[in-house]
Amino acid sequence: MPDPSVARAGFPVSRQVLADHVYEALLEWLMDGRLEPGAAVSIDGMARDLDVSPTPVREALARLEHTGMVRRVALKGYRVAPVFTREDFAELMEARLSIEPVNARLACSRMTPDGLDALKQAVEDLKTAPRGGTFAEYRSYLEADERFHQLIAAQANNQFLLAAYNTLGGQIQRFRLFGGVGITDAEQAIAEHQAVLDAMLSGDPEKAAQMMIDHVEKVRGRAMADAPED
Amino acid sequence: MPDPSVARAGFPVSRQVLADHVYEALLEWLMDGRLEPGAAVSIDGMARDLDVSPTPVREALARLEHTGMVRRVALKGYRVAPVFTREDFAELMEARLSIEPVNARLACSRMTPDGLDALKQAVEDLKTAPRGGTFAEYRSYLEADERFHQLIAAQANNQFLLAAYNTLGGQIQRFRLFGGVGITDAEQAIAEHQAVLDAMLSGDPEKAAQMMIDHVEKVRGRAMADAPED
DNA sequence: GCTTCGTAAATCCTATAGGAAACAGGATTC
DNA sequence: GAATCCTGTTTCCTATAGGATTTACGAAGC
Repeated sequence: MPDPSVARAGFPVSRQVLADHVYEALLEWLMDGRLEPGAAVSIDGMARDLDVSPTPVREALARLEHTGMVRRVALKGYRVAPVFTREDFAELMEARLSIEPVNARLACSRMTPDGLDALKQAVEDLKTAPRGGTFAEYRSYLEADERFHQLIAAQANNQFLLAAYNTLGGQIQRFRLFGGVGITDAEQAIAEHQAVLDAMLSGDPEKAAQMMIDHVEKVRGRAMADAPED
Repeated sequence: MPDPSVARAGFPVSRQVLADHVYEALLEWLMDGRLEPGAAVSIDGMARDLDVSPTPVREALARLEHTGMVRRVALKGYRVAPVFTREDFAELMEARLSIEPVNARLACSRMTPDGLDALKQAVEDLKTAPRGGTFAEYRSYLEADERFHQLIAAQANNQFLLAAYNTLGGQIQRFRLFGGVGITDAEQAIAEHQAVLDAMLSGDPEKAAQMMIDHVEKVRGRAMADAPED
């Protein structure tokens, strides 16, 4: 068994307990698609797989439940949240439209130089990321996309808006994996991200907000047009 | 030991496990002010107080952490979140301003007759609630206030916006208790709530949103003026 | 007097065990 | 043949126990 608590000399160790590791592992599996929507997440089974006792698994799942990624039924256990319906998707986009433009406006005013650099890097990564057909190939693309929006939320410098976005962000990422149709709109999406970034660089908060509205609405439009089901 | 699982004939029992009861008890204590900001929430101690084992308490606290009401430090335990600073309050109001007007606009379009009745009732309860100096006396006032906003969020018919509001709602309620200065603005607040309701009744979504903006901004203004510290 | 160290208590964290409920399958009964 | 009952297995849920860590407190040393 590996010992996660090995400390570098003089360094106050990682201060991470098993439940944290389990949480991160589950989150990664959910984002990866290794855990498919609707699948049961057995507490004992997960404990066996991760080679820990059920207690940390219970704690990790309790935290995850609040993110909407897994759902719990008393005395029956946890399941991965089902795939998005068209209605769910519409609601998600509606929620994004009410939060992300505000984040963009605030971030534009409060942006730090480091934050701006990170934002530039995210757009750069979007442009250079491979966009193959398999998940492994466009994984870094999705990661850069999510990072872009997450950075803006963080730079808005409002703990509540950040928390609200993070909840949405997980769902968005999950939708990109399961509800979507792969990457069919990279060129347009990149241009829209660039437009948001440009507005940020020009220091025009209202334009940044407008570009974000523009982006989210176009994402919605493309996804609705591609809708594979319903 | 009492048996909580006794079922009435033909009734599908409570389907509630101990962790749920612990969660609700803790939530109530946090909202009541029985648990003061900064106070340590010992897992073992809480288990003793509630006469359960630490396992359900851990699960309940893990869920509560995500609401921002308690904070966890690995290997050190949970504490009730500290009192709001002026900055925290400003951020909270900023977040409300970006979510609640949207909720009001959507709710106005999608409101059901039952929802409207419940909303009327909430305003009525606000008007008739006692507003004495002790907590027990204005508790029902705060409850009606929170219920009004919660109802609007629910009627907006968007699970993500509702989840986002609920997280804020808990913090708002907590602030009303600890950060505020009691009820000093009931007449004005009631008038503002009435204005939102009137806009809803007139079926004008934009006006409903505007009245909500008006309300939140005035709440912010009054609270800032009264600010007891900083 | 202040710092440092060591011991003890409390607490957190994890593992293990056992009772209770849900689920699946087959046998029995109508 | 269909529905019901029974039984075994799996899983969840809770309690308990023990190791690890933090904290408090007092003594020893500078």
